[in-house]
Amino acid sequence: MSTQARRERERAEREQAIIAAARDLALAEGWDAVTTRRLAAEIEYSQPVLYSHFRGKDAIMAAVAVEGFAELAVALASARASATDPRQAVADVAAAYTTFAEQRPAIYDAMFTLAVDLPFASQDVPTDLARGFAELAETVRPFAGDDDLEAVTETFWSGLHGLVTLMRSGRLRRADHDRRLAVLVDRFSR
Amino acid sequence: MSTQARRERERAEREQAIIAAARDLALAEGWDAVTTRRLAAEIEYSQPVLYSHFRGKDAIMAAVAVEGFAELAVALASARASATDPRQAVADVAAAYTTFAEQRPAIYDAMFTLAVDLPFASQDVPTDLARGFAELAETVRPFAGDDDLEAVTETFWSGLHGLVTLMRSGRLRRADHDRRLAVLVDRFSR
DNA sequence: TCCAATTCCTAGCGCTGCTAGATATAAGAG
DNA sequence: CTCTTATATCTAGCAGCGCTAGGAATTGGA
Repeated sequence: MSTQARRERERAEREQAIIAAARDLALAEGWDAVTTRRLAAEIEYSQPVLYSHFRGKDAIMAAVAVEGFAELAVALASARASATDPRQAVADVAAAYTTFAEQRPAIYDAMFTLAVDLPFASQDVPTDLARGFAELAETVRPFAGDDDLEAVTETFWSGLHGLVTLMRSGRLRRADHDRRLAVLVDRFSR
Repeated sequence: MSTQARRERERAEREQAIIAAARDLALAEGWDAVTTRRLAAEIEYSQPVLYSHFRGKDAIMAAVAVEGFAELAVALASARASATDPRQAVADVAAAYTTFAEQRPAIYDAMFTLAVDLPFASQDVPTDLARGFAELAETVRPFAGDDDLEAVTETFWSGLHGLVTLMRSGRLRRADHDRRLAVLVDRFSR
């Protein structure tokens, strides 16, 4: 059945359109502006169609987050690959991480602050998330010393995450960001 | 006018009752469960009364956060005061911070992740928040070295905040918390 | 005792995520 | 080619949200 294949393809395209619309709208106006009605209007279908693709708004946000995990992994890998020495790699990866979060605040939120349960239940999230985590681990490995690598990586990650979130919620002055990042990098690369 | 004094007192008591109800409800069921209708029912007044005390739900959350800032400052000061040596002080203060956040997740959220603008516009927030920040600064001061103390403090704070938020959103296993905390403490106390 | 001012509540607006039931469209059988 | 069946989609609506206008009730002072 060729028609069935076509319909499945169209369905997949529509699903991608939903994710793209949610992503764009969230980046432009924040997640509060992403309502099911606006999404439906954007893809030129009625509201209930969304629910034939996703279980609810949270699942749509999770799908956007999944894309984000893949993007972040690429950004970190690129930063690490182009660094000249291990110490510089830590600095570059840290900078790449915070830059990613700064440039796509809504996506970063979907990945790490909102949508608690759903993304981790999906199949492909662990893969891409693990890829990004592995990049961080390889970056700090030369400086882990006697400490457990996983614990060091998670702590380094937490430092980056804290810097990003506190800055964007207005608790930390954006002007001093580089100085703080330098402190964190220094503490994890010696 | 004695009656006027009484009414003002009753008004203040009712305002405190609103904050307490919001705090209790948020701690018990999360901020999503704190609706203006439930709050009104809790204090046994109608909804619009809330708006004669606070500009809106955000302002009520901000009021809960303000109390939290004072509590956190006390907890950190207590931990620092009872520590035997500077290195132990870092460990104790860090543990006190994460314990505070773990035990009062909803309040911690109101303080540091939600209610972005309002609390910092108020008068008494900077005081209590600064007090907590000062405790952190004094704790890490012996280990700041040549680095700017404020930058080190903010970075240490970010590490704690990251550990707390990533753990509670399920991104970090709770079982490994102590190990991560030890890594963070080690990196900021040598 | 009456009036004025304050306090408070009822009712409702526009919005949200989500869904049941009806309708239009397409596919397969005779 | 027509009719029936199945699928895809929409219209309309529910319950809940934060918030507010306008009227009712209570209170204090003359």
